[in-house]
Amino acid sequence: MLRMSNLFVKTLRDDPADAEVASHRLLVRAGYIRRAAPGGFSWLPLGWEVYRNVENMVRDEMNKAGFQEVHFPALLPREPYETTGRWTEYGDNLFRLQDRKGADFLLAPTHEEMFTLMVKDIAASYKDLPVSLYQIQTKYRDEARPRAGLLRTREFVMKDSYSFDLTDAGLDESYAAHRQSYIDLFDRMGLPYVIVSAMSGAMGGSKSEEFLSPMDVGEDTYIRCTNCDYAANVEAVTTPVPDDVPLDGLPEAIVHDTPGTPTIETLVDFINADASLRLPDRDWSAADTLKNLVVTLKHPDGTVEPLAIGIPGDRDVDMKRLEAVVAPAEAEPFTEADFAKYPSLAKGYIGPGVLGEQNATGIRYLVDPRIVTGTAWVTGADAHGRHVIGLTAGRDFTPDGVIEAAEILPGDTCPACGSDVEIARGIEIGHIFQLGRKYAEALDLWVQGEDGKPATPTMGSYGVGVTRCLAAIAEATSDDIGLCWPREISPADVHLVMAGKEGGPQREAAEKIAAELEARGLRVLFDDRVKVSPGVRFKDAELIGIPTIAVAGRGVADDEPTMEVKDRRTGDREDVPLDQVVDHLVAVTKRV
RNA sequence: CGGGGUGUAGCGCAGCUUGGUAGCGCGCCACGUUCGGGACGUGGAGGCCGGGAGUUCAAAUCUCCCCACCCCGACCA
Repeated sequence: MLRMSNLFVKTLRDDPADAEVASHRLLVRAGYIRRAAPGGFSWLPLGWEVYRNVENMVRDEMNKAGFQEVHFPALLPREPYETTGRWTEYGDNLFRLQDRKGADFLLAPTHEEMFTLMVKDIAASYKDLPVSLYQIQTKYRDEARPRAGLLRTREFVMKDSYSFDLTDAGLDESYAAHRQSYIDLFDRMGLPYVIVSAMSGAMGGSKSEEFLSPMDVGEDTYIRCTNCDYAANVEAVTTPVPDDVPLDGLPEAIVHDTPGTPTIETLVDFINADASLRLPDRDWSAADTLKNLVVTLKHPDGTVEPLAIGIPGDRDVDMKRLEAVVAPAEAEPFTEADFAKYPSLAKGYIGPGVLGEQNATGIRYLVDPRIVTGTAWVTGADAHGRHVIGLTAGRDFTPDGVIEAAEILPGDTCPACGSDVEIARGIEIGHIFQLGRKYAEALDLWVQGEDGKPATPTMGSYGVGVTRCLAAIAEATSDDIGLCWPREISPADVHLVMAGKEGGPQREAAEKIAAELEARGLRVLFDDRVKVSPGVRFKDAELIGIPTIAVAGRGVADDEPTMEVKDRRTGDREDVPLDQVVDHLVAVTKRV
């Protein structure tokens, strides 16, 4: 039994000045955690209790799914990460350090290499596979900017699993098993979430999904449909392709002087102001223009390559989407020096006329999927102060291909059902993806196959942020006055408040009930303090957020003694006869 | 890494413009009163004013440098 009279906790009346988001504010105020380092937190007794409950829930669901728990050091030697290239590729986010002899070590940000090596060490035959292993381990990442309390830290606990299969079909099964176990887990946590398609990016996998818990303080932007259940990470959204427009009868493209119109805005204003250019039924808009811009792609092998992108002028290029598409290459905007190498590029007036592998610059030219055959555009005429109106795709120019790089805007068309999409924020609580054979090949993992020949396993990787989930749960369930834990995660089943003055019958009744509850297997937090006023005890109970609050107060002194039982979430309270209150509480708090 | 803000008692803050004995609320200690919604009285303890250098008779206050934290952006399995 936890007694408030000696529990190592101090609740705060005021919000800590350095906490912004609700979970951070309340976890500190209620005495669960304290900041100990930039991006690092210490856990007080209540916090550690809650942490263990979350961790055990994760463990339980993994075990249920048949995955086996192992454990690795967090402090690892450089070599395996050197072999896979991640010692350098991981960049500034990797904590690197040296031992007394000057040998390089790292604090692991994730453990693909070690799992792969463990399987290499143990598994020799196809009979040893498939297998799914996981660990719950502290991870380290030298985040540029830790923020939002436990939501983004430099030291955090992650459950990471890895599956090893010999066939792609087997990987699909392992992936599906993990996906289902995550669904079970997050349902059990009571955490709202969406599953969005994600890009596996440079990891080279074929399939990837993120579990996002929708909340305003989340850092991930995703797209969801206002009508159907489509949801996708912004990088993974596909643009519906319109039908081609017949070319017959479309007006000729006309080159027009448009002095002083280097931007889309100035261009639209200019052509709207010229009566001879007016459209018969409406004003020109930015969506009628075709904006062309050039970037430099930097490939991992050090080579660079220019790439031209054409998108409707009412949109910007979304660098995240672009980089997801061109990964593992990185994209950077064209510099003045780059422009100098291509004199035919008229900055601000670049048009399809000089772009493409068949044209003057020879720069590969990819366009937005909306730019289909028969669509006509106002676009640069490749000379300063000149644009061309009615330049028609498939007739006047032919791009080298399409690219998904334009930003997504609210109201865009859902690729699944055709309704409008909206943009939402969420926090990533889980990520599953198919890794393939990258790590197995790099670290020379193979087993003897059924046919006697060596076979390279294919891997899946599956992560859950344990400490982040705790924060997300606090975020999602708390209210203005405090935390409000789901029953299974709560540090106790019942918060028993002793009211009434010391020396009254309340002390005896509360002690008795507390002992009986404990005997019935309930976890009790008993506020037996006499030094603080009842108001403080009630406020603390609400702040600490145990889902059921029982009060031994004035009702205890009645002819037919009662205790009050209150639901923290709804605020509903009822008076229960003292001799029934234990049964009542056992019933209310029964785990479902 | 860029922009903005903030560093003063355990926590939340004032004082800084205009240099001159470091303050308030909460919390903490002691005693008494109170006891169902963050009670009250009386008396206490607690500070290298983020760090360093400078200006000055004198610096929390003015100048310069550094550090830390928060927010926005960049970055981010």
